[in-house]
Amino acid sequence: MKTDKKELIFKATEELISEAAYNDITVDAIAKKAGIGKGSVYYYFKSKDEIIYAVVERSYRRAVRDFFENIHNRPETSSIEKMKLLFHSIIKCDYSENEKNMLHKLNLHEDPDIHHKINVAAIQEIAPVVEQLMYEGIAEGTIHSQTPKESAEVIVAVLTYFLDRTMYSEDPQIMLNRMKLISEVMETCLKAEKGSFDYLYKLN
Amino acid sequence: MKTDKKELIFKATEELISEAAYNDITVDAIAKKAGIGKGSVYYYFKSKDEIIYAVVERSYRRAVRDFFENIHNRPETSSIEKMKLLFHSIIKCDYSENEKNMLHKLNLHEDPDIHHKINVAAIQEIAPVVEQLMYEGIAEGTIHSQTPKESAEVIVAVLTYFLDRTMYSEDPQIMLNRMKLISEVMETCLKAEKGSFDYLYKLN
DNA sequence: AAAAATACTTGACCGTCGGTCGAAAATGTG
DNA sequence: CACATTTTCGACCGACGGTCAAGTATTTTT
Repeated sequence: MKTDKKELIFKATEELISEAAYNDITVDAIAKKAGIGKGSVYYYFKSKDEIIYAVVERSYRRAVRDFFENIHNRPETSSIEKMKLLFHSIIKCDYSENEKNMLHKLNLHEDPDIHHKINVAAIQEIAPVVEQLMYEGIAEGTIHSQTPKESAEVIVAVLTYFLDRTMYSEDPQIMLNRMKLISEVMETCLKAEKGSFDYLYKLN
Repeated sequence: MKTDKKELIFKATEELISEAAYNDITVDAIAKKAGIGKGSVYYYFKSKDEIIYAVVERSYRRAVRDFFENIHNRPETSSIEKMKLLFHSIIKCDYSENEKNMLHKLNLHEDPDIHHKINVAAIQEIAPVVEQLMYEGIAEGTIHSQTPKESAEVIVAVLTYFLDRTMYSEDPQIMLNRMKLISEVMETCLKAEKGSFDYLYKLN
């Protein structure tokens, strides 16, 4: 039985992210939880940063894989609808797997470092998917943007940015208005029909 | 001559931010540069974070003060034009004072922590000013937003977010398209006339 | 099968850094 | 002057990310 050490490290880190405050996610703790020596951790990863980023990246890739396997190939579903489902699977994180959704856990952490990694990874992993959906929407005639790549980037950036709840008013009315604005912003970016993204604030 | 220690600490920190990589901005270095003991630093500030944040906040406040003293009271200037000047004074940072513009220096640092502080401070310090300009624009009839507070927040967030150049493509064409999009986003947020924010990408 | 080379594992150790603390110096007060 | 209060200080602490020499396991070579 050849245990994959890298996998052990991932698992241990994810568990720590689920359980612990960011300050308790130390390399020593990761090594201990993984049941290996600290030196081994550094044999497989160059730095702690690299580990955390790899975990974040992995989570997004899992969500993307999930999207293409279960949602993207649905017939009779518009690309705007698919976009909605993609965002939901990321934002709401209610697609329950055995292992609880890492993206959700990650977003709960207030550490700026983690949020930066989330932002970078979102642009890297999610924006291309949104871009592809935009091409499909353009073919369908529901989206009319001339610059799909840039639009996808801006949309993903805006959405992930506002997921970082650490810095904004929690007042329900303001949050509602904010989401309304953001849905308008998305319509603007996509040149989609008015109301296309109302689901962002209409569904709880 | 009663030297204000807090001011010494500010000055020292700003100098370090101008000169050094983020990793070299240590509390020891700040104390040394300020010519006081490390203990004294902690007599005036609770933590290093608090120092850095105070410096960021100070920079924004200075920009805001500057704006109200030199720009806001200009007659014959529309509030959209004033908004432009406000953004320029922050983004382009070319209003030369004796002391070089701290906001510019701050933005050059790639550290996520610093950028997070910049984002928080921008929402805190700049958004209210934009909100006020929006009320004025509404009175003028150039802005028609129903939710000035939320719009101001979103606008400031989007702009500061995209100032963090660490994560986006630097391709000139893409940057141009992105800025075009953002100007459209701003028009959407403000319900302002099409083209109101073209200056964001037309002026170099 | 033995020897040599390579891949992997380990935890004690290191340097750095943010933050503390108790004692001393300075300042204020009556 | 005596006493209390504020300010100053740097040695010290604990924690953390990262290194390394010294091993052990595994594969390759002969």
